[in-house]
Amino acid sequence: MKLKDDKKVIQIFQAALKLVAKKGLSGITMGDISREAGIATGTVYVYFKGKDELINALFAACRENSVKVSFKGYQPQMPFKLAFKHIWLNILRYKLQNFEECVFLEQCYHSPFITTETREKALQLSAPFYELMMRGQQEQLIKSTDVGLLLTFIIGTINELVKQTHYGGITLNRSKINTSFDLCWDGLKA
Amino acid sequence: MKLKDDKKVIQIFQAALKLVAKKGLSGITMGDISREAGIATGTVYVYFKGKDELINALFAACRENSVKVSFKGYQPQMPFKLAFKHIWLNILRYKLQNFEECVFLEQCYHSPFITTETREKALQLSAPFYELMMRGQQEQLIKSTDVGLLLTFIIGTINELVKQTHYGGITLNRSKINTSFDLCWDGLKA
DNA sequence: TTTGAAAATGAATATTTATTCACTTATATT
DNA sequence: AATATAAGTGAATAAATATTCATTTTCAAA
Repeated sequence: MKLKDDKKVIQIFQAALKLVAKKGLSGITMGDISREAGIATGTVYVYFKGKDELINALFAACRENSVKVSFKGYQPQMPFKLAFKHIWLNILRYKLQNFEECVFLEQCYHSPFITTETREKALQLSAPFYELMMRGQQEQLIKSTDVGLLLTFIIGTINELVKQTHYGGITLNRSKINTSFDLCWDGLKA
Repeated sequence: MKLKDDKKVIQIFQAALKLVAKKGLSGITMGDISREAGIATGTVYVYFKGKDELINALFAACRENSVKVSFKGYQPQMPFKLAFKHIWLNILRYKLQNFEECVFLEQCYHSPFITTETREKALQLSAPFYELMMRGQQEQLIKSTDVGLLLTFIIGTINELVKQTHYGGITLNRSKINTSFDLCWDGLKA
């Protein structure tokens, strides 16, 4: 008996991500994906019931990955600003290095593929970020406004920075990264 | 002789925007658009050669509109911070009230529909924003860093705020709008 | 009012794309 | 090594979608 090959799923995912970043969610077909992954079209259907299931699974995988990576190396005993910058940089690095995932996630947001269920599961993943910001407020280091507003502010600055970097509007370097962090931090600080 | 009806183009555009915001660029068909616009499928082809041309035309129209609206009521003699807040609010209001246009623009960014030509024309439209920021720097009111970085920061915060507002993550009111502006301004100020 | 040129129509057609399935291949288990 | 079971294949089929076109309707100009 032959067993399903986890590597195949990864191949399929990576092919889909690459194509979505290049052509958008509207521009990819199952044929494209299988070709890019180097397998037969039918094989994709061994791993996923259809296009919908494939897209939903990839969406879930990307969301989980993004959260996991963001908190990598975070130690609660770090001083807040240091911890915050650590995570801020993690997120930035993740988004720069996994731009395809980010594009995919953004495109999915307004697509008929993603089910309400998948969407809700994704939302629950932001809990750790809320906790982090509340810690900063307790230590009176950052403004004591609606945490949702603060997170929106933070994520917004990073997202746009990544987008502009990838489209050549900005050439990022160490100094610009620090400047961008300072823009964000100066906005947040109490 | 019957003449082409400008209102039809607007009907088609609005139908397309509504559908893209609801289902994403990947979820719309020419049939959907014509039905939503209340006209026959063939009629769409009287106004546009095909789907590609329709999407490109809509993209260009949305970009132009967004810039025009952003600078509405801007008087160069206004004190900088006031002028800046005026425009900041214009952009926010525009994006909130024309969410469908924003979604459409975002989705187009990574789609096979938009041609390089359309893309380049869109880029040129950001010139007035650069000038505004340079004025603020000359008056030593905002940080003297790369203007592209500052604009990215500003637009990012607004974009994410709008997105979260529309997806129920945030319920915006006057106070939250001011808080968000302050986050942005405190980040920018020299 | 008549006319004709162009818009509007939507069923028919062409094209693209998702999905299936009869078949082949690979490999765990015996 | 033999067997069985599931993966892998890709051409064939089904389904969805874009586009065309013969026909009808509209309306500006004569």
